[in-house]
Amino acid sequence: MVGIEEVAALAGVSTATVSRALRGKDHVSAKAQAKVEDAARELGYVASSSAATLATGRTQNIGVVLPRIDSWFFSVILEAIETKLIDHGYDLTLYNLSGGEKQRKKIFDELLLRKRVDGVLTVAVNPTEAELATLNRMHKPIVGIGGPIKGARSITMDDVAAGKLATEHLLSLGHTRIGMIRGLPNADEEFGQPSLRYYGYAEAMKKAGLKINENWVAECDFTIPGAYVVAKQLFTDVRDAPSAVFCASDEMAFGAIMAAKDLGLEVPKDLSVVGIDDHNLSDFFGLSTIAQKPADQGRAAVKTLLDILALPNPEDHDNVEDKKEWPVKLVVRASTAKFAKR
Amino acid sequence: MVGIEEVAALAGVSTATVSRALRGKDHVSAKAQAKVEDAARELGYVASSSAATLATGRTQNIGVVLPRIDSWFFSVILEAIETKLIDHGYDLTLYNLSGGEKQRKKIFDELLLRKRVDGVLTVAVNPTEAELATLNRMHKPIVGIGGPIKGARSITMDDVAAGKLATEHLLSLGHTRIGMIRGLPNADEEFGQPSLRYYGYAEAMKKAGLKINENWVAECDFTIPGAYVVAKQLFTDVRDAPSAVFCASDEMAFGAIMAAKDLGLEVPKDLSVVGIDDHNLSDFFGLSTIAQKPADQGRAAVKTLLDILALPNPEDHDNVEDKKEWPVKLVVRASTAKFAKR
DNA sequence: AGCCTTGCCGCAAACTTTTGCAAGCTAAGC
DNA sequence: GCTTAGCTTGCAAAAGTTTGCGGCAAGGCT
Repeated sequence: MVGIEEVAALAGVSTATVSRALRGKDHVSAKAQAKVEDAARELGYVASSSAATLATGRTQNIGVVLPRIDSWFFSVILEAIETKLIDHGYDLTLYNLSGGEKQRKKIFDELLLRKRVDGVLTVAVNPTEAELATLNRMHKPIVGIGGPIKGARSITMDDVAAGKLATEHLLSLGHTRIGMIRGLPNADEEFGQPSLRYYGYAEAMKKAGLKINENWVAECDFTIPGAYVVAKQLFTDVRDAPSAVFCASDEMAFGAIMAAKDLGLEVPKDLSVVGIDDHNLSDFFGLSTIAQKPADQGRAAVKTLLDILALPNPEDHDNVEDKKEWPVKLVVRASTAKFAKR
Repeated sequence: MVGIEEVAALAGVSTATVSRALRGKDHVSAKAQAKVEDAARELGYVASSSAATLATGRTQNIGVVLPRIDSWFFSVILEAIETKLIDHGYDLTLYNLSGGEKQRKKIFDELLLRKRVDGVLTVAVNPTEAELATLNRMHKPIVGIGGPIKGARSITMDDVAAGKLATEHLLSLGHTRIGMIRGLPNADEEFGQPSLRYYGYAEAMKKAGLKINENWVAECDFTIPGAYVVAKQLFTDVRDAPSAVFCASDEMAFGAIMAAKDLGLEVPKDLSVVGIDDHNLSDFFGLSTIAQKPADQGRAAVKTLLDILALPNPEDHDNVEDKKEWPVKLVVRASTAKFAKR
């Protein structure tokens, strides 16, 4: 393995100069600079990151913790984070919690503490008290997305506002018989409170002076098949079916649309459907939805974290400005239409 | 930051003993072992991985290179790899090529060379000559999944066999008017040769003495919307439409099924559809398909890589046994049925 | 009682880079 | 020509762990 000494020897300078030249931080004469660069290129030298870490205390590496990656939201966010990090010369080490309790424990108790990361990004994870304690024991900056982390700054979509906005869209189209397909309320998932979007729905309904018909509210997991099943149930009794349904996620909405089709209902003529996410298939399904732009969220979180890391002394960290509340935006497509009596 | 010296002082032993005790490798008396463990726990000590790396030359970290994560196949494989690696105390650093040429170059030219990984796993990446050269310059073991890497061992599904098996399933049901929705042949993607599955189809057709009707072969990207569009085209002319279609991926098959439904065709009565993947939604769609079990592939690749890493001297590496050809298996669900004249 | 073996432990070197400090050099100003 | 300022450079310490080697103690054997 070629080390810095070989480069120094070939370039005819000291290792100190090589280090300085290659990182472009300090003043090095143009001549020395060129000699070093040539030598490094010739030998194919790249500094060992572990030695550099030992000397500087910086790893140039960020840990990303998320509950799952096998799902649209997480994979999109992860991709955006990775790209932005690489842009800034950082590596990303992945800590995925989907492997069960044992894996989760190992990640928090061992892996994160190995002093291998400069900072941590958490996506929709709800740490326990003990986990929070180890996170803080790292003395590294933490930025959360989607699940508020106590003691760390975080970026979160306003789920209540999103639910309200979606419902108001349906109301504005003249619908009054509005149902909802929501997440399982007791599954107090990683995912934050799955009830928030329901609260938004309830709020909008109340504000419009409408009562919620409990028969029109169904619960299921955040998947297409899950929503398909409950949606079929919801729409079956034609005499007493909602004319519009708000789904807590786009994938649920896809399930609902497919269920409606299979029952012979036309969307949006017989049924309006709105979701939350702006999934990459939403365009295909013509789904009206509330966009939450996870890629932008990921990039914003990275920016915040990197800004913090650029500040040497911790007192300044609080001065880094960040976007706490993520804006929500209605995207209207073809799955919602004015209410028409049938 | 608490270091090994504090632990040694508290336990009343030398740092050497602390190191040995904590890693359980060498003989340490039970008493010393206990004292060290207590001290370490009390101080919350975890060894700095960069210092350990510097001393041992091992990083306990694996690099994973893949073209994208925002897609079923890759996210499933990545999750499986991560879980298995964590199980063995390894970290995973992610190198995702989806960020464009610049990002790709940076990954190969800089990031991978920083001596930060003990080995590399590539998933469906087709490195250029230059990239191959840098990969080899690392002098680290490489295991490939899905895209054969020159000079490294790899695990690949037999795409030709899969295409053949799928087609033969349709043939065995009495279909003769069999079409195919395949990937774009000129997109010589990361993804390996998208034509292999077509070759399997062609082979099976030929063996059955059937001619391929070029009107029944359509090309599109590997997505639901892409397949939906071409499928509609395919099925539109009822007088001359295939009675069965083989899709190069499950997502394409979903698109085809939805297109058929929208045209008023019933699957499988009017049209049989078979895919490749065994996507997690295939059950929901009732799709007959060829399972390729990416999670198992990922785990197998990790096992091979870890086996190699367990062998100190490189000459033995060739003795590590691995599974080169991945078995393919037909999963029959409700989207295929015996051919019936209409 | 002395010697040898065995098991445990500590010393100190090694891994590779960064960086504070001081010294050397050049050029400018008087 | 000499001083001084300013840039460039090298020396050597420092970062935190692992590990080969040698020492030491205890116990068994003759």
